[in-house]
Amino acid sequence: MVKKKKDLPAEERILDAAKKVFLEKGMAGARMQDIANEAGINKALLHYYYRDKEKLFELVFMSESQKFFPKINRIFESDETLEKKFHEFVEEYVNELRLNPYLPWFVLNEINRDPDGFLLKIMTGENRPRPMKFLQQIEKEIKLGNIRKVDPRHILLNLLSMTLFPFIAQPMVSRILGMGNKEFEQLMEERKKTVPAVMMDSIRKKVQ
Amino acid sequence: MVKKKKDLPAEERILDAAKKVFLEKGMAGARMQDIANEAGINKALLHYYYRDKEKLFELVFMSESQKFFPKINRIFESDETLEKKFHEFVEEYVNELRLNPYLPWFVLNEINRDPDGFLLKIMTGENRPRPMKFLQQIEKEIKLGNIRKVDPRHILLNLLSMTLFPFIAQPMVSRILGMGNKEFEQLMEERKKTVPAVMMDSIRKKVQ
DNA sequence: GTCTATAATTTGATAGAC
DNA sequence: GTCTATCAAATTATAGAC
Repeated sequence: MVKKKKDLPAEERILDAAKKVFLEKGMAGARMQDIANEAGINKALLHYYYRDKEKLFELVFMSESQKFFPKINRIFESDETLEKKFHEFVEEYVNELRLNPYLPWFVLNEINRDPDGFLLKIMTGENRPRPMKFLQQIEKEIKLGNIRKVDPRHILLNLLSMTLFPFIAQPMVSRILGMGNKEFEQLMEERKKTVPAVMMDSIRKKVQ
Repeated sequence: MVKKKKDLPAEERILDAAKKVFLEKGMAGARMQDIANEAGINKALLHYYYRDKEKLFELVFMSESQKFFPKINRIFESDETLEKKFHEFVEEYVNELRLNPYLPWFVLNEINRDPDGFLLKIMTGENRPRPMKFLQQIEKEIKLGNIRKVDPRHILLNLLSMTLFPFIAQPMVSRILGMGNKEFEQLMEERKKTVPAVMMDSIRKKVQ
């Protein structure tokens, strides 16, 4: 018999609820009452376990940003070819973000709110994004004459942009293109192929 | 003698201040006191001129989203070639967002907060995004055999992504790549060339 | 540990003098 | 029109019973 959500201890239920509410509404928009309702307990217990809103938020933010960033490093610091890395990157992020579509919005949102607070913590931790090896790999391929001469930073930006932006802009995109949830998911599934293809076309040497 | 900010009537100073504060912090994070301070007056005047926070916010949001969206339509509904449209799009948005870097974050943020409120208003107004002509133009070029066969929606997504995302993610991007403001602006300037180039490479027929 | 009730704080909004 | 002082409402946080 698998445990139901209701059977989890309150401490965990609260954390799960906090994740959900903070991810959707951000620090400023979230209400302690919403979290209590979502967890099926009352506000007092929130403070009993996690002292105050700030502490609870910090816990959620740190845990979620760790989900968001280390993925980048594992892929970018491997010894695979660029093409393989493009595919892995899009594949993994689309899969993660299908389950957790608010994640990039949440992370960017709070970094924007307080660039020198959490961002600094993340950037000094073990799990900070380390794109250097990836950028150097591109430069090496250029020197070897295997790919076109382009600023590696634009390559990185393009990959991040095309993968993450659609999720950040989902409500707008869906409305503009007149899509439902199913269609949006289908479109994101397709991006596992189209994005790496665009990336490769942008670095592959042109036929003379 | 050019008018200084301080010389503007209070009503306008308030609106300017509200734009600044709402754009940076969003509806939930903004404080009426912040706006009053920014405008150099007291809270009571805010209510005297604009009744309440909601009304003031709606005014700012409508005015800012009109800056954000109509640009798309003017470019996408013209009779230019796809290549010209790519260039114009990136050129105009990079120029606008250099002056107003919080704009896309602000718009997407509030649409995310309340997808059926403001979003609905925008989507039914004269200035709603109308990508249809652009999508049809792509389909026509495909039929004519001028470009590769690709889903037009991915083309549109790629263009929006690569142009807007770097601004949304600026604090993170700058930190990751170790850039200051000047370097970031320089990089965005370069995107006026690199992004259209990537777009063209992604649709141009491959040489056999 | 968990609850109800309540205090404390923050923030939006108004009253009234000038 | 603009200000100070104040109120009202929303929200976070705590006290104390069980």
